[in-house]
Amino acid sequence: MQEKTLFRNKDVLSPHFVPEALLHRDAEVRTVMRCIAPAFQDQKAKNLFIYGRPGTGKTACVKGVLAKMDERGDARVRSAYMNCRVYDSRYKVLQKCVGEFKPGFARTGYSFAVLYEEFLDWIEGDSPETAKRLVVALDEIDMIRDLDPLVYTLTRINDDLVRGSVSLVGISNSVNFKNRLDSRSRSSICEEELVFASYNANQLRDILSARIKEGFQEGAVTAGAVNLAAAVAASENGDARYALSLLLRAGELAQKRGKTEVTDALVEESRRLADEDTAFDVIGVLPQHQQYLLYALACLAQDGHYKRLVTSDDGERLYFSGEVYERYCRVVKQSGKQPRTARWYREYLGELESAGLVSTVTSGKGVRGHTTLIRLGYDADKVRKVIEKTLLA
DNA sequence: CCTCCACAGGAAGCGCAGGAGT
DNA sequence: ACTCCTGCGCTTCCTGTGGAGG
Repeated sequence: MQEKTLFRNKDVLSPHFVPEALLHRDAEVRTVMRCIAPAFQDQKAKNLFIYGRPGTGKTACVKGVLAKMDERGDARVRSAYMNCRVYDSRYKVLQKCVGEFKPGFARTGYSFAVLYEEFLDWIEGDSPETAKRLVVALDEIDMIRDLDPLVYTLTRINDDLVRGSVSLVGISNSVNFKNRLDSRSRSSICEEELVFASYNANQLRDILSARIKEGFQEGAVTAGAVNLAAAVAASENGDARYALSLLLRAGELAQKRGKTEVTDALVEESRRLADEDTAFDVIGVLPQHQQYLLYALACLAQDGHYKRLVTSDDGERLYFSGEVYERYCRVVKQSGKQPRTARWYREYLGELESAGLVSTVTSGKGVRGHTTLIRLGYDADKVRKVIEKTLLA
């Protein structure tokens, strides 16, 4: 069988890929370079703090600049990049730095003081010609548990050094993260600040087009698909990673179905699938009784054992709050537990709605009394299966 | 028009867990 | 180690609401 692929190079579409040229980030790249430039004049690079929403190119920008910096092959100017989800404490960060340049120290077990001394030694080198200008990039810096001590250590180290220097580039998703720092660490880490604004739809389209050129076969993605992915991502915080993941997913769908083109319909479908994925992740961590409630609703929707029913304008079935509660009680009792009261059931329902798993409307004309009509947000069968998996585990 | 229905959602209080104070 | 306090999840009780039905 002839394996016909829509993709030219899937890696280009991966969220971890760092492109050669970063579109619409020229100014940001220049700022980062300006902060690092002093290192090449044998001076301390500036500390820099970067923030912006996810998928705005912070990591790619810093990684790109660091790579260019390494390309120049100046043995005295060095960089270390790490993600603080992994290296989440002062000790781990220091150990990673030392281990990077002194492979013998890659193992754990050394005391902090020993590591610190090693670090100092390595940076100072034996002579002014071998002293290093190190730039440490800490991605997702807000994940570090003991940040104040870390910032203190890494800035203070410059006082202990006879020659060479250590500079910091901190990257964070949250703007108000720096308010959690004490004022001294804040002023040292925020020597320079840089904000990455979210991409708009046009910028996203440019970025997507560039990646598509490398990632997909020519003509494999329609213009409509690109526009839709860009528009959807722009309305959801301007996240380029999300836009890319939509296209990648749509491409995989097209491939699986033997289609020759990625169309906007497929992008729309993968948006729904992505939506569903996150929704089902949410279901898994819901409190038990909210899961029971959702399960009862899904059962009701599936077996149709309801007495009353209303259909919404767009043809969706709406179930009566009272009946859903009855069903919920039955479900809970069947698994040998005590159902919550109706009052609490209403609270649960409210939480499910704010989680986007169900939607509700208050009954208007045509219904006796005053009640809530509930609609299940996702496919009943899938919802049931997900809950069966988590509830019975 | 009044009454009933089928709830909505506020208020008060209860039992418990976990943290602070001593 | 002890008590005290507080927050949380929950129940009980109650008043409010908007349309249907007589």
